[in-house]
Amino acid sequence: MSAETTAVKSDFIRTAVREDLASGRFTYVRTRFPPEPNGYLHIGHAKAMHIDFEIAREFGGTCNLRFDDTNPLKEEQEYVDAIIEDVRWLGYQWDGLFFASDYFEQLYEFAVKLIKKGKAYVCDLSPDELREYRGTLTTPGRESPWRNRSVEENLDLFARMRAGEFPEGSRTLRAKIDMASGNINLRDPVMYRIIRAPHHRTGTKWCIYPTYDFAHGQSDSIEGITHSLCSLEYEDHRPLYEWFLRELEIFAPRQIEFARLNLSYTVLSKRKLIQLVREGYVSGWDDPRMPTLRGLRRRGYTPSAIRDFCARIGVAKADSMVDIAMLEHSLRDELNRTAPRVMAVLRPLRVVLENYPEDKVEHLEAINNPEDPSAGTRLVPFSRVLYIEQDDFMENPPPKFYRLAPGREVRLRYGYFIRCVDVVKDAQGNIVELRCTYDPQTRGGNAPDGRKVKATIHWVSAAHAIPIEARLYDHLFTRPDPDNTEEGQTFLDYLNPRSLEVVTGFAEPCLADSPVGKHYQFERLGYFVVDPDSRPGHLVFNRSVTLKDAWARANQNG
RNA sequence: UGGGGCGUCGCCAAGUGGUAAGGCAGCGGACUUUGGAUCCGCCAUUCGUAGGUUCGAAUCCUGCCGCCCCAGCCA
Repeated sequence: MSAETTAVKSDFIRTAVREDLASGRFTYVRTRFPPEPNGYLHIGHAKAMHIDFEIAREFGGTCNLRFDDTNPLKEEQEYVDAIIEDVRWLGYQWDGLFFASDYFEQLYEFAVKLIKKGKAYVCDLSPDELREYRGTLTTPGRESPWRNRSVEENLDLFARMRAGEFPEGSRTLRAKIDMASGNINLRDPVMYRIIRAPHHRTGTKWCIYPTYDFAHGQSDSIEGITHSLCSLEYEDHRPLYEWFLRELEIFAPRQIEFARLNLSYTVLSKRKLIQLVREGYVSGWDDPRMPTLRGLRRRGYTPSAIRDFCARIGVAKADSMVDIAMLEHSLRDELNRTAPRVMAVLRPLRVVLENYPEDKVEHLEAINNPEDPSAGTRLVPFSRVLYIEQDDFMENPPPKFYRLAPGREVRLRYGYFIRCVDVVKDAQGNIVELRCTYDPQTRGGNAPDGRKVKATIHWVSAAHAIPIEARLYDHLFTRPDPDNTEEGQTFLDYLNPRSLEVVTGFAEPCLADSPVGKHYQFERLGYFVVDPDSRPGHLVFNRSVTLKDAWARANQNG
């Protein structure tokens, strides 16, 4: 059972929502997922969406998808389209699809209202002056010399700002609050700035744009959002969020902040993700090593596995770093139940069965998924020359190595017991072939005399196998916390040089017509998914996640 | 030396005055034609720390320590 359906949800947000409903502060629940269309969604957004959409659903409410598109310098339609696609892919159904830019006219009216109340003014300070006047963390700011303009003058100036009479950056509209506040967000924050750039939705209609602070809460209010759930860095903005709503005398949603996701062995900051793409450290936003939704999808992560992960990690206010092993667990948990098993050899070692007839071919029955009887069985061709995994043979095996070795007998899965009788090497001493014998009595994998073998290994018939390319991925970074850099280093110094290894192997013929996106378990190796780079006759598989491997673990720990 | 937050097992995370859930990871063992899966068991006398209140404190109070966020006309 997945955490998604069984977890008892009693986090601080749900507790607050419950209280708000009980107290009558709200009579319904409405949330919103508010991405800025300036980049691709990643696993951190999945956490946010899980919180926004699931809480709404649990309380019989709805969740809107609203783009926070108040900065035309950074936002693009391309991202809007990609985000919509990714939200859908993750499996979330929004109620309304909105844009902050839908509210520009209304927001302008709100600003006018504040000016009329004497709560906002047009300021002529330059960006540098504004910073200087703001003061510092420990010293109060100074009031702008333009702070006490008359309402009439402010109204006139603001209208002319909108009309495009002033150059970019020359003036701002500011809220008149408190330049001495310990909370810097309250030191007369900018509400509107002049930006002479076309907006992806409103075109050139506007040359003044509201800031996040002046747009977000009012957008929430307009949509009747009850709970505006966001990340911790907005905690300092809550007093401002509430100030605007109060001064505007409009419906006031409740903002609640939670800790954003940090995942070990990866980075989630937009800036760093962009750098990885732009500077070519990965192949693109959908590189299977990227924590983007598109990267995860291509890697073989399913929407339900990602949602299960989000349910498992919970939500709280403490900064934390979730072990990526949890994400991997959610994937394995699902794929173990659903992925058909198949045999593929990634690092082939040729095996010749000396006593197996030259031209004989048998078709052996194999179970498609032991976790799901309804998946049925298939026939796998077997013949004299096979490939097995190089790792499954050792000439001088250590005590705990159960697999094939000179003179030793193992079982070929769904096949026969075979015994290694000779090792063939090339001039350099590399093992190039194994000569083995098989026991005809053990067809299917059981010995009539009841003798046991210590290991079962996978194989493919050389004459029937199809070649495949397999891309073996590992963590993108070598350190659990690549953001935490040492003196003189950057996160790039911790990139894992072995995060991708490409090998060419062989798989049983039933894989031949696998569609892109099809998941398999390559027995004893891991879960793999068909990559879009696949072409007829050239299948490419991405390793989504390995199987847990007690042997590898024991070896690692010495 | 300003303001806002946070500190419960290696990693997440419940708990909101009545005597420390659960998950991940790990470690044993059973079973096994995947060294997978599954099953069983182990894994915080203790909740950053020092005091205080109380019959009783992770939960209340006080002090201290540590970590995170804020000085964009970004979101």
